[in-house]
Amino acid sequence: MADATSPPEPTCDVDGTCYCPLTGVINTLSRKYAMQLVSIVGAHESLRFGEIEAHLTSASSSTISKRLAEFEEAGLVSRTQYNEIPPRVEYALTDDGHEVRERLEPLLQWTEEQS
Amino acid sequence: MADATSPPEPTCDVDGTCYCPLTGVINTLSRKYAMQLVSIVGAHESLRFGEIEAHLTSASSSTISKRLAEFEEAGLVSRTQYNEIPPRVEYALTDDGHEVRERLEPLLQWTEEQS
DNA sequence: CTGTTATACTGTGGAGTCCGAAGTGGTGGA
DNA sequence: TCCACCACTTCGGACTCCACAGTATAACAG
Repeated sequence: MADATSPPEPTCDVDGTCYCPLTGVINTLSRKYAMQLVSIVGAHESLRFGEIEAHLTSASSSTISKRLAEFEEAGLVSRTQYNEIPPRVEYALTDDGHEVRERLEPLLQWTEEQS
Repeated sequence: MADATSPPEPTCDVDGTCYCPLTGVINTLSRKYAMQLVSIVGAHESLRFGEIEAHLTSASSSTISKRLAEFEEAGLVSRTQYNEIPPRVEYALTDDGHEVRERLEPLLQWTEEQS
């Protein structure tokens, strides 16, 4: 504001922070059911695929599968496979996943109250 | 938990809260650039379309336009149009929008630190 | 020995959504 | 006259999401 003659620079800077290259995690969370999924997994110590499906019946299994794979790649969720028959796979939040979930909870709870 | 013999019901209930019908706001936020956009608008008293574009250069104008329309319908953002030439339109968060932004900030800040 | 069950996915095809680039309209300045 | 300005739309193509069906394996019932 010191020099009103120069136009504002067309940066993506907002009060010192830039949301433009908000890279990995936000893009991963900006998908359908992603935030709900983090919250659901975080509400338990570990969950099996079928349990997750039962908790989020509005999402298809292929979508859940994709989200979990994305979370694993983003380091939010750990996948543990037991070589048993029938197969057993358990999902749990990593430390980073818990960090995300903690910050997500207030938002989810507020939106719930509004609906 | 009173009866361990009955299998758990296949509801979408998680510790008393159900994330399945998390309808309006979360779906609105679960789109590309949506969370960033709320944060950007909330960082100012009011913003014009071109300014928003300058703050989020990675998103196209059509995407920004759609998000803003969705936010307006969801009651998160207010749109004020001035009948001037050249046209001027100002966007600002509503009270609900500010509620969302407050709960969004910790998440965005954390993801920024990780990148 | 056959058929059923259980689990955790993956494949498919169609509908829906998202994307960037280019265009629109009206006016004021060069 | 012609271009810049501003806030969007429109467009075609790419991507995403969905329901449904199918895969592999072995324990178990009859």
